[in-house]
Amino acid sequence: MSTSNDELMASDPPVAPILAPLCAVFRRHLTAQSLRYTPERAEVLAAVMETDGLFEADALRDQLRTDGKDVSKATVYRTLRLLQDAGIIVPIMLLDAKQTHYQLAYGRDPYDLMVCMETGQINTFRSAAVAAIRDELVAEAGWKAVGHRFVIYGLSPEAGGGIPAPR
Amino acid sequence: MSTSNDELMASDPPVAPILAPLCAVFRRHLTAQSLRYTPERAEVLAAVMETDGLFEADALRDQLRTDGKDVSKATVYRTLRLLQDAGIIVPIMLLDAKQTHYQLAYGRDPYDLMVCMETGQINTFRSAAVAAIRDELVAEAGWKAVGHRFVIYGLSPEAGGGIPAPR
DNA sequence: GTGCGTGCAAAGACTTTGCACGTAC
DNA sequence: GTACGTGCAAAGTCTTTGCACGCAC
Repeated sequence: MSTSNDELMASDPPVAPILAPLCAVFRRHLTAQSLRYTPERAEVLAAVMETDGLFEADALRDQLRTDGKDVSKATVYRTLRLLQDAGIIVPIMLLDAKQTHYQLAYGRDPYDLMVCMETGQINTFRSAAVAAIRDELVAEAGWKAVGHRFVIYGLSPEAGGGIPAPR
Repeated sequence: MSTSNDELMASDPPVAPILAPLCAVFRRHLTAQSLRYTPERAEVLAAVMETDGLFEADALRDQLRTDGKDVSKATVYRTLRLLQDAGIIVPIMLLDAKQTHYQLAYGRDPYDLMVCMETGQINTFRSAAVAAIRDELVAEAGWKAVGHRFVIYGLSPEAGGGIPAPR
């Protein structure tokens, strides 16, 4: 359902290279609180890593099942909570979505999104300009920034967007 | 629960001045589809206009009750849907919120938000820079922008944000 | 042996829908 | 008189929680 657009991410390392340490990050987080790195938790994390960085809880569970790993709904949700606590993923609510979407974050800002309102296609990208504006706005208000969510709703070329038809 | 920050909106007309035409907009939208402008719908719209531009369905219903107007849950939700269709409000999902929040939109971009992760305080603002970046990013990708949601998560001065404590 | 983890089922929270009755055109 | 609107209650979704059993340290 969601797709990444390599074009837009060209200047940014793709998700894969940063995944290797995630296991370790997660394990450290768990250990620090006397929690255990169980097979189920490892499988959920692995499934998260197989996504393109944006996913939903039930889709993740389906993927686990497809891979022959059957983890209960409750454990999936509980593990996603732990991954949030560890800063590995962040929840994101998309317009009109009933389900919570999650993004890989791993200690840095999550990707910004461009969602096609017709096809549901999702582009992920990251823009230094967005972060710069965020910091500026927050400073103006006397706040401190922790993070942000930037979702652009629009029409992809396939859905009638594309090169703006002159009118 | 939510508050507007006048400071941040100083250069932008407050919400009030644009409300007068909303009734008309809504009525036109309803008429165009052979729907009726009923007392309940008028009351829901009035309650929406009394908000600071960001609200939840059940809070709206509570406000209606306080005002002596008792509109059923179902009608509130159904009317909010109509208001969305009319382009008067847009739904917005905030991080970790279970309820859908709505914003007054009225044919233009909704306010961007700054949410305090400690106190839940919400500042609304609008930034030309955000819109400019959005349009630029969309153009780059060959898409067409319809709208966006920009939510900054941070800490308000009261919550330990404020002038960044030197460390 | 204590305590954390899992699965299942039930509970919760928000939103939508079915239905009968009422009201506007 | 037909069609739209409302309220109530029930149904639906997604997510969380209670509980008993099992496994890790």
